[in-house]
Amino acid sequence: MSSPRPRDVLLAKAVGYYAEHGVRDTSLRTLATSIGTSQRMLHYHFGSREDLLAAVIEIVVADQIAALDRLFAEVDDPFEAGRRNWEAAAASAQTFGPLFFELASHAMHGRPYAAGLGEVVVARHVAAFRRAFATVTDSGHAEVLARLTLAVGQGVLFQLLLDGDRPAADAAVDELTEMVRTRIESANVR
Amino acid sequence: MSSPRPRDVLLAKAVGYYAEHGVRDTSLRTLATSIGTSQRMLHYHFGSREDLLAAVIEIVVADQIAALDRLFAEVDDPFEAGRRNWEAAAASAQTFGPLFFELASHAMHGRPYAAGLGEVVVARHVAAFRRAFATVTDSGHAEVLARLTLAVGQGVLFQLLLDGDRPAADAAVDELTEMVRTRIESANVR
DNA sequence: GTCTATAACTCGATAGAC
DNA sequence: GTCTATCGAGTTATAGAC
Repeated sequence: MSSPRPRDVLLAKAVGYYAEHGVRDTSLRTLATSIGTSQRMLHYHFGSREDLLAAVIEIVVADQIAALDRLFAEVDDPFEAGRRNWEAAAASAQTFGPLFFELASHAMHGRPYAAGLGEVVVARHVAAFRRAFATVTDSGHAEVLARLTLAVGQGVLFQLLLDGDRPAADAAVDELTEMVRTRIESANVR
Repeated sequence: MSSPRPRDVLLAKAVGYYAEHGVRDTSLRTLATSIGTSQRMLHYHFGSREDLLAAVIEIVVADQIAALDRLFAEVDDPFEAGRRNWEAAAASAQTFGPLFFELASHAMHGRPYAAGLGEVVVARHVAAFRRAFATVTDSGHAEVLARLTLAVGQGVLFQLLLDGDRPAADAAVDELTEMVRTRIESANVR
């Protein structure tokens, strides 16, 4: 049992607070007192506010990569992977969803510290799902299906966070899964 | 030719500036000088900063509703509607996309002034596409297909804004369209 | 590593003349 | 409607003792 470095403890707490209250409207003062430290310690451990944000994104990216690796270490079937991927996203939607889209909007505006998030959310996820789909269809088709599967997950998550209709979200994901399944089956029969 | 009210001119310019630079890191000072007015005028015409943001969202919502009404006044076919909807989204992606997701994240955090955006982006769009799909399939299925079609549009837009790969985005949208088409055809034959 | 104190600055909002 | 000037609160960041 190695005791975790204080920096990492603070970082985890900061992610939790940002997830609940948003990044924009959280000052270092508010964050510090809310997670039981001082503004001075945030500067000491992370540097500037933007450096802290970079650290937050870095750990979010690392978590996403770890989850992705874990998923495909256990699962080969792209449909099962898609199902688990969506389940995990929906389960953490309430807590992490808004932060996810908020940080993504930083990446869209070209903030350098957020570039890694854009990369893992699209390229890295697409690559992983492409490999899985390549076991059941040709590689060009696998690329498209990978993108589509992830787009549905992200789009449905987006809707879920705006209207809270979980059954409708599940139904949309299931509908896509079934359509892709029959499409691949009919292609294999052909 | 009625000369437009100065308030509306300022509002349009504000939307443009926010779209390019983001809402978060734009102060009233910066916004005012950038669009050729003074901080005083922003307060005079809109009230507080949050009131201005509410006005921005209000006009974005109005534009979305107008575009939706225009679309379904011209088109009944859900596939053609989906195609045009995606084309319009992709065309304005570079300019309006980041603002769209940024304002949506405000709605996700429960900001009251942003509630209307969440409603129009999900419920209102789903309702319009549901009606279109109801002309080619049963109403329960139409609801699911409407949500799925919109989710793909939003998810693919999300990816496009993060990696800029327009051909890949188009391919994913086309793939879904074709899958839905064959699904409905096979159901009608059955 | 942690604390208190404060510097230096920017923010939203307002005052009041014109 | 538009201007300049400014208030008071809040912000990031730093200083320096312990």
